Amino acid sequence: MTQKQTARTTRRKAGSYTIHDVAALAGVSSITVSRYFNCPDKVSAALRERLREIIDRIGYVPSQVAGGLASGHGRVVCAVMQNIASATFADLVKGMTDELQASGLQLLLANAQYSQELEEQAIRTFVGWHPTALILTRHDHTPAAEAMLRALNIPVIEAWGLVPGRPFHQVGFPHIETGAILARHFLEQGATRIQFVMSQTTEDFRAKQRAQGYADAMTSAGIKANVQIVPEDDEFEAGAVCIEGLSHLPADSRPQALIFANDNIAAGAILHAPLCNLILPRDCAIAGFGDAPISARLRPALTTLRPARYQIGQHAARTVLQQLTAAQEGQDSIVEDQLPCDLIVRESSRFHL
Amino acid sequence: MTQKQTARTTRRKAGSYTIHDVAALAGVSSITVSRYFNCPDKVSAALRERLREIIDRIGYVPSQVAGGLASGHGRVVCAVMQNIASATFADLVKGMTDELQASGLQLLLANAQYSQELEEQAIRTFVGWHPTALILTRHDHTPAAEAMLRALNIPVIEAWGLVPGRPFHQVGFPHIETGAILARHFLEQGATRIQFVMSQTTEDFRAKQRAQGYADAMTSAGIKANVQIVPEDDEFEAGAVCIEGLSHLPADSRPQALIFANDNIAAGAILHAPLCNLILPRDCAIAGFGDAPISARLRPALTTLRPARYQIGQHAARTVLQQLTAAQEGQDSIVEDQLPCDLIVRESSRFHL
DNA sequence: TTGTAGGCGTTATCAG
DNA sequence: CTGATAACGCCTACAA
Repeated sequence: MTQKQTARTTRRKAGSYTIHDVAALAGVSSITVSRYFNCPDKVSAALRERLREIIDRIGYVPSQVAGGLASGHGRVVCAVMQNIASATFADLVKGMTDELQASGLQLLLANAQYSQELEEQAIRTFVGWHPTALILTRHDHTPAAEAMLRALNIPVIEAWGLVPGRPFHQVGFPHIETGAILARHFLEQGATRIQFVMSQTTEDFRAKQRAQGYADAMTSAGIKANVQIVPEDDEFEAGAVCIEGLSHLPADSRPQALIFANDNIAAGAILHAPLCNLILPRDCAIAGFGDAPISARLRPALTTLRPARYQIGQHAARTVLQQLTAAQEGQDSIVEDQLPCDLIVRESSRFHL
Repeated sequence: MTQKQTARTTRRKAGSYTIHDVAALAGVSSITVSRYFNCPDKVSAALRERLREIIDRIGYVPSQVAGGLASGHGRVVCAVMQNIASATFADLVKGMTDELQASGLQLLLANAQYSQELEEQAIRTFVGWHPTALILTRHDHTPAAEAMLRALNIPVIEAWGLVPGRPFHQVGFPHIETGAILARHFLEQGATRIQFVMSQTTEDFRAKQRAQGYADAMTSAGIKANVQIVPEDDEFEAGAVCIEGLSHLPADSRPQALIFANDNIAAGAILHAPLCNLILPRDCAIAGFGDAPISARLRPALTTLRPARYQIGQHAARTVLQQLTAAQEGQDSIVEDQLPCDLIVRESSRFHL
């Protein structure tokens, strides 16, 4: 023991090496070992080699916890997702971790299930971790959350949506616009009876934004918007119920085109259509949102919007890294980065007059 | 400032309160504030109320970093996933976070993409966080990883798979058995020409285990196993290609049943079958694995196995918590918790002689 | 290039 | 029930 031994038992955990152990083994001071990790070029090559050997041999790993405390900035990036289990957020998370991996930052995740209150709670928890940056996936926070964000004084990124005029960096695309894109896709083909369909349990508030965008586009075209909410829990079932109901209507009052809140509901409709003697898109044209893997395989193949999920996650993380270096240089510009959400036109939306 | 001020500038971060600030405001010592958080029942009710008011007012949040350092155990549970972006692992993660949330433990995630080397690297990174527990999703680690796990001396849970005789806790189900279940499902219906189909790019080593289970069951029945590997990147496409090739074979040499490595490949086959004039399951019975949301909606609806994804994540996290209390009481029993992976029989596997 | 002193914010230990 | 003191393992600031 190199340390001054007090009368009481030391709290040192057995079996775990510290920077001091490495230093002692190498016959140098501990700060030199610290430099070996943080700025290797300030350590002589010979010593570097010796340290490397020792560290490898005993399997020393620096404590992120101690380092974070001492330096004042833990090497963590915290992200609050809205639905961890969904494919959308899974892709986002993968983009983030892939990008963060190289920089030695760890991603801390929380799940808010589309709830503002849960988001606030998650942010509060994260504050205790002194994160390097925060990634959120909505832009409407509780006042308390908003206050915390300002007080934190770290880069905050709002990913997925894109709303102008926010005080934080935005990476994503405008969801309200996506509803309009689909509406116009059908309007331009000459359709007039275009309906927007969502399931009752769609927690995703983004679906409502798309409905709004759809409604705006319809109104602009001088046509009354028509949003249907199907009272079903299961999304596929909701699509099936919707198409079933539609099959009972006379052809001339039936919607010519349906815009579904997402691809799952649309898939439910497409898969169920043959069972109620509807031929799609002849009897009704269809579009979805999200470009699920199955969408291109359905018959008819589903027209949909393809958000750059992975890229948004990746870009959000990259923005975090950029902000960190920019902050050192005193820069602080708010950026809105729009990433693509492309219209993928397939057979299902080939509208027939 | 209550602290002895040295000549040099203090490193204290502006804008962030510490436990000492709270203590000063309340006119008590900081350890009392610490106790307010960690063992409230050791603080008088009156004081508790006063502290609560102050903490709420200034918005103090204890530093997890400092606490972790002082107590020797950070309040983090680390988990290494094999494919963060997949629905399977997304569900596992959700189960874990939901369960961990109440206990104040944070989940730290890493992605290993089915690679042993990446897993080792992730574990190494996690060691620096002094995790409370580690959750892994495979049981075959590199020797170096295995050594770290032993040295760590914390609860290690291996989730998803279930292999007897491991030195760590297991939560999941035996994957090799699932292949056998499907094989027997067809054997019992009198089929003899049963093929197992996987796509070339199936990184998931678990698919190979299922193939093995299938092969064993076939051999036991005195029938030669037949594993086909379709050289396609896209899983849906692989299924389509498989069924297409099959449609060119004469009916009496064609497999009577196909077991697909997962539901995606099976869905590709089912969706493509009508395009090559095959009627399923008449011309070929089909089964998958994973019970994707779409599987029940396909026509014919897909027979598959339903692993308790969310529950496995939840149970793994719960086991962590149990281990933590058990460790205090000196217990240390290795448990193998089998969670269900049920055979869901639907139309697609109704075998016709 | 290397070292010394001290503090980061919290908790364990021992004492009242 | 409350408090004083000394760590926890590392890093910043300053010095050589």
